[in-house]
Amino acid sequence: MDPVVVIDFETTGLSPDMGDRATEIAAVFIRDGRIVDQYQSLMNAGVRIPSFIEHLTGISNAMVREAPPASQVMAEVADFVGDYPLVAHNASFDRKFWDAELARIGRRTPQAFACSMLVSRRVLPQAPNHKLGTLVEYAGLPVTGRYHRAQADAEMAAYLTLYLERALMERFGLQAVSHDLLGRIQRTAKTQLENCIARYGGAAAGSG
DNA sequence: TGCCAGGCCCTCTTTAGGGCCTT
Repeated sequence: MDPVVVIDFETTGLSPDMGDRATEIAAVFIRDGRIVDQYQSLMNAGVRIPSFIEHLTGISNAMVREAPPASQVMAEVADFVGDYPLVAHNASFDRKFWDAELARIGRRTPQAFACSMLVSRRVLPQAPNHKLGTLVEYAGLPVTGRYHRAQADAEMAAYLTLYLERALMERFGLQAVSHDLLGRIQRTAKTQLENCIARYGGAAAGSG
């Protein structure tokens, strides 16, 4: 696969439009089928974390109070990501916070997002469900830490992305799976996966 | 511990409703 960065946010809730903010981010750089670099940091956005979220993630208000400001962390992670395309599990969620937090510091990143959840629905329709933890267990991938912490979730989403890449290569005889092909797969109706690969898989092979 | 959002997807659909997934 062409180099991509897998990101994962922990936040105070589900929607930046409702005032929710990021509390932690991790970014995992994958190249040539393996993780080659990582960035992770808690961040202080100056908002209170609901107790439910504290229990869910293990990220407390005390931890975030001592973290660097969100503006600093987002600038650092944006520099880390650069122009590389992004992957996230349920990317619509992470994209909302990525765009909202970067907008707060006057930055934007135009690169494409691919979604490991939507791709897994196409490639692994037989999985019990398509939650990250379920897919990690289903595929026999390493549990790299506590679920709902950014570093662990980003690493596991990265391993899942590599697993999906290998599954597509073996199933369809592809030489490579580009980020663009992942995007096409996630937008393809589930009955049209073969047609999508036939149309775009060849162009992807050897391009990444 | 979730009542909050929103994009995507499926079907008992398309003039709609509801489940999945993320925190």
